[in-house]
Amino acid sequence: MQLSKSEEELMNILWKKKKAFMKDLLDGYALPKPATTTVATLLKRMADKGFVGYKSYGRSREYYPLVKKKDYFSKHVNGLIKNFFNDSASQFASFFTKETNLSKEEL
Amino acid sequence: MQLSKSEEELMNILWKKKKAFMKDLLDGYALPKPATTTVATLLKRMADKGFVGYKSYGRSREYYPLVKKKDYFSKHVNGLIKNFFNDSASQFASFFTKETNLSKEEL
DNA sequence: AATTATATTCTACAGTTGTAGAATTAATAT
DNA sequence: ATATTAATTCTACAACTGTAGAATATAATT
Repeated sequence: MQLSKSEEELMNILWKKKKAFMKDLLDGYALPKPATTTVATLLKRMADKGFVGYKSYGRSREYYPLVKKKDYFSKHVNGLIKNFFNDSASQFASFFTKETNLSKEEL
Repeated sequence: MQLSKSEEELMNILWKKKKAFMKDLLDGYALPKPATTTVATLLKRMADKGFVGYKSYGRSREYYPLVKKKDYFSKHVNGLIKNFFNDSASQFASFFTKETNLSKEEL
C-alpha cells in the first residue's frame, strides 16, 4: 500500500533526519505545524503500512524509515512513466527536458 | 483538486482518444473492464473537478479533456520535484539518469 | 410496436485520508 | 511532591475513492 500525500510529507522529514523523536518531526514541519496527535496518527498508519519502524525509549519512540527514499522514489517515477508515457522512459525524458527549464547540458 | 489514481487512468484514455463516447472509453480499458456505471461515476467526478467537458448528442455525450496532458503532467512532476528534491530540478535529473537505465546520450 | 443494447442518474457502501480532541501516562522542572 | 510538558492511544468524523447495482431513458434492431 502506498503513502498518502501527507504521509509522504512526513516521510520526507524523516528521511532528512534519518531518525527522530516526535519532537524532531514536529520541528521539521513549517508553520502552521499540525497537532501532535495528527502526526501520531500518521506515524501509526505509516508503521502499519510498513514504511516506518521505531525503537522505544521508555514512553516515547525514535522513529526511522524502513524504506529508502531512492527505492520509494523509483517506484514512483516508474508508475508515472508507465501511466503517462506508455512505459517509455525516453519519451518521458524528452518530455521532461522540454518542459523543465533544464537543458541537456545541465545533466 | 487533483485527480485520483483511477481518474487519472481514465483521463489517459481520454487524452489518447482526444474525444470519446462512453463506449469508446470502455474500449480503452484493458480487461477486466470496469462497469459502465463505474466509468460514469468517474466521469461525473472528473467533470465536477473541471478536468473533462462534454457535448451532448441526444441522450449520450461526447467527452473531451479540459486540461492538456502536458500541463497536468508538468504540475505533477513539479510536485514530485518539490517534494522529494528540495525543489531542485537538476538534483532530480541526476537521480533520474542514475536510476533509470537511461544514459544521457539517449536524450 | 416490442426487444435489446447503451448511457445516465441515483443510491450505496466500505476503505482511505486529513485532522484533531480527550484521556492517559511519563518525564521534567520547580 | 506538584505542576508542566510531551508522547501515545482512542475515538471521531467529514471528505474523497473505488466500485457498482437499480432504475430509467433513449436509440437501434428485429
